[in-house]
Amino acid sequence: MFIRTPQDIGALLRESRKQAGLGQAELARRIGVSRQWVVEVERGKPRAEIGLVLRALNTLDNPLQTGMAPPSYGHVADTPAIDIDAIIDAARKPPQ
Amino acid sequence: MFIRTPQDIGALLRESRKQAGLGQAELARRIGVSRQWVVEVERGKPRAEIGLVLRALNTLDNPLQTGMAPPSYGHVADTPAIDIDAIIDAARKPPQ
DNA sequence: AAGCATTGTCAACGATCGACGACATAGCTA
DNA sequence: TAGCTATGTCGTCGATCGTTGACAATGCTT
Repeated sequence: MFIRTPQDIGALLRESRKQAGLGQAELARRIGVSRQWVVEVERGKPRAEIGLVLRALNTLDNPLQTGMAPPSYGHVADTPAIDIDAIIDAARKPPQ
Repeated sequence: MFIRTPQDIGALLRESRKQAGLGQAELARRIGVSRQWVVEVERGKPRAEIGLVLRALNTLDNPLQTGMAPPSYGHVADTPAIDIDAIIDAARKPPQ
């Protein structure tokens, strides 16, 4: 799934948070930001700080990835994290 | 490759830009930001705007991805793009 | 109905953003 | 050497950040 817009970031954050069973307040506490911040970013705020966004996704164990080859110190072990459970869930109960 | 920190963003942006054969000024023009912005983000500025960062990566045809399964309309085909060539390259000539 | 948790919204406030224009350094070529 | 490009740095400015604290609107449970 590609992340191309702040709305994508917001949707991803919200999905990840719910999947983790967290409320906005609890997530904000873990990230170290205000609850207001979580509300705004989930709404797709385009001017949110990249550092806080990355910290949020790391906190939810859902870091971003790039398809680009690593610059120089490329470890093969650094493969994309495929959430097999999520894929199975999606396949088990199809949309609608 | 995982993107977990603003430094990762900076390195990714710089690599992508050079791979595209662009200078900072030309990239800035295409994104619609100042050259100063490119300099700072490539250095790992943690408070850069997420919207501009995403626009920069899209401009360089290197959008971010997530390993998460799509929220509801989950196509199995939407798996992370694994660059097999890059993996082979990395394996063929290990770091150092 | 009452109590509780969750979410969305608002108005301050100091801090920092990104743009602009200018200047300096380094590398390359004529 | 002179000229050009690419890159890094600086100060100034209006605009916006994220925080804090408070207040509604829901939904769930008792």
